[in-house]
Amino acid sequence: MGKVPKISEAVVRRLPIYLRYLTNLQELQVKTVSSQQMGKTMDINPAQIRKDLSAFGDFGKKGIGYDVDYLIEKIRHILKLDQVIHVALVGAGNLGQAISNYNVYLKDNMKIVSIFDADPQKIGKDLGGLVIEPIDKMEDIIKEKQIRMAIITTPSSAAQEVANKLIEAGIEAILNFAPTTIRTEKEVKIDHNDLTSSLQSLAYYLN
Amino acid sequence: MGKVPKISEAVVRRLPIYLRYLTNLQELQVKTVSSQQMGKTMDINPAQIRKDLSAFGDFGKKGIGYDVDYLIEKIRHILKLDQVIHVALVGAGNLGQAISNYNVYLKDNMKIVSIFDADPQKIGKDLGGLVIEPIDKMEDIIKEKQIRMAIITTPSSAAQEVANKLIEAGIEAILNFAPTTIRTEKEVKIDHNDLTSSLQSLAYYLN
DNA sequence: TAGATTGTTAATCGATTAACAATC
DNA sequence: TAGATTGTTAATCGATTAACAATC
Repeated sequence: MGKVPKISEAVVRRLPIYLRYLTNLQELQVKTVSSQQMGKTMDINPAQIRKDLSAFGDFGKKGIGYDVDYLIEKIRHILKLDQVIHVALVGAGNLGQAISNYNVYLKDNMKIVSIFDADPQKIGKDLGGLVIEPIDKMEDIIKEKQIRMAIITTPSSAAQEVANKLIEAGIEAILNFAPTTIRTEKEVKIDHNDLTSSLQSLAYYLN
Repeated sequence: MGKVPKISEAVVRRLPIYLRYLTNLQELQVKTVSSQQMGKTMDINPAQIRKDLSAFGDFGKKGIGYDVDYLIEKIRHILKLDQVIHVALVGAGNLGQAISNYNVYLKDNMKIVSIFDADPQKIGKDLGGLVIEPIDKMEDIIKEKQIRMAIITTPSSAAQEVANKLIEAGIEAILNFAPTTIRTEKEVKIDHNDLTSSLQSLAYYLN
């Protein structure tokens, strides 16, 4: 059914995994794949894959499986990767510098188009082909370049204020690497990705 | 009850968030905190916080709340952060270099003690005070330095093989940044942290 | 056709939240 | 004591999985 019911975050987190795997298959000239095969490689229950996908439409063929090219196209559309998405990077420290190099991997029309930092020493310097801009100019540049997503790699102390400014400027989604919880009243999606927390959680499983 | 029932991953992911917040309070000389206050700052339901903590023991005082110092000590113990944990970093590319600088933040006795790379050009070079070692020496060094956790920042193509070697050498938990699913038959905890997937998931929430 | 595989329902499993007795 | 807050039970909500009719 072409209906779109409420989609859980868990489903949305799996879609990029499916997409990546399907793209691998595409490169190998594979034309068709079953949920069984997909599940085996990705370590995901085949029933779950079918259920996830069926929430967006009837993409498969009974007795056959899924057409790789077609499914890629559909998932890309669902994830809005069939449109150009401009991304801002805030914080040109070690992690920010590393991430600025990810532009190469962010095909799919997603692209870091601006980098901001508060440090006067860094402003004006080049990073991955982009000039580091001051935070003051953030709002103007975001509007001018129609930037819709942002990655925060500032220190914790600056993260909330930077987020406030980003949201004020109209940013719709934020990926936060600073080890602090960012809150907002607005309808903005915020994803926290904190290395220290990840490592600490992992430590629980030692022994 | 001092009993430890089965703990879900969701709980384990929240513990470092609690720990970080409590450490902030400690620095502010705050002695006591209620689940209500905690929940407000961290955007987590107070009942959930109480339930999470009560799975490990009776840490609070009715009518009072939680003693900050005591709760920090308890959570650190639960997460095994009260013991020294040696970490290996595999892949000295952009991301690996950025992460090697995180040693500063990884107080709590967690420490990157070795860095490995396959590129002969990089081997022998210094990174954050550590000499980059060849993958060949990985197994020996892991055993020698009693390394128990690893961070993979290699290209996707190398990730599974690196993981196999790490597991072979006795690594107990892996944080994988390579954009590929790592699988194993062994009892090893693997956490996937893929920037591209995170950004793609976020794109779903645009508009 | 016979075999394979989807889409979907129903069952199960697990996680979150509300509510409140216990008690500091 | 009166007010506050925990620990925990029960209710709710949501996500995963098994099973199978439909059908390619």
